[in-house]
Amino acid sequence: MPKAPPPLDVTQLALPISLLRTRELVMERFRPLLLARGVTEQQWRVLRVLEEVKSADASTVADHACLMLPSLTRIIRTLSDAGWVDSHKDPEDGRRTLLEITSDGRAFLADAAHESAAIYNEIEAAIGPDTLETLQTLLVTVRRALKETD
Amino acid sequence: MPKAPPPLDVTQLALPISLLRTRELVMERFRPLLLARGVTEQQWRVLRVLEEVKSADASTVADHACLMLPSLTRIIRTLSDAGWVDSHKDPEDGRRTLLEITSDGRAFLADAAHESAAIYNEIEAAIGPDTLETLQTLLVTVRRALKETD
DNA sequence: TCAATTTACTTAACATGTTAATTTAATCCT
DNA sequence: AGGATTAAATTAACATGTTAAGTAAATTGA
Repeated sequence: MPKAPPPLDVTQLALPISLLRTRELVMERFRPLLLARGVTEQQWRVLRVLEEVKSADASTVADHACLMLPSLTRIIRTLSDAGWVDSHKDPEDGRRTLLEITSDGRAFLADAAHESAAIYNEIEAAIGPDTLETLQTLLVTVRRALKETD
Repeated sequence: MPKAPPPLDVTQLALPISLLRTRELVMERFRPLLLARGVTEQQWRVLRVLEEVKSADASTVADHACLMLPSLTRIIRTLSDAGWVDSHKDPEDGRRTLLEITSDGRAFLADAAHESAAIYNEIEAAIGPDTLETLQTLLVTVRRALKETD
């Protein structure tokens, strides 16, 4: 008996959509936190990156936060207006913009830290720690493979 | 002794960013095709979904194309202006909008089909067919786990 | 039966994604 | 040194992402 045609087999788009859908399900759990605190996912990422790197130029931050430079430019304006980020020209290289998080920015993150960690733990518990780690490893492997054959 | 507050390390953002970065690397290979043909990734997804479902209401298309309804509304307007999609009210249920691809829309996809398949094959070759299948399976597993514990 | 609720979209408003063009500064090159 | 090139950001323009509010049609339920 011939196999029934798959209901919606968008074969060539399967991987991009599959990655997108999975990410959406993960983010769904974080969104209430972000919404309640009035920040977008991207603004949150920028703050988190800046908290770790102390000071970095825009390109580096964009790379680490997985954002495009034009998006980052706008986000920095917003975060800067909120007093959470300070940006200034690099005295060594006038083309670069150096970014750093302010103490207010740190305070904002600290206030959300517990709740954020709790959500992540729930996600890990739902997926299973082993499965989660397997997925992470696999994603790194896939990225390396895609970069090597560019 | 009370547990110390969890450090705000990037691990909490690791999964969303990892999925995002991987998806970006995959899409990077498709983007030249989309750019050359003057469609966005989302417009392409809508056309591909409509090609397979024949006719469907907006909610179903949004779900399958992984788009939000407000986005779909705008995309349909664009595709409709281009003559690639036809939209009309469902006579059975006046709330629903039925969508279908036109013959021009099909011709557009047919013209790109060969090139699109070639790109996907390159991606599969770069990742390795086995690894790709493992990833796909894992992503489905993770999604199911996240949905079950909602 | 009809007011209240739900459903399916659409609009609106603002933020980001994406590509191209522009600006300014650093670096190359002869 | 100084014109050409490259590099880093920004700006611009248009499309989508995201949440909230609005609209019209269908369904509920007393």
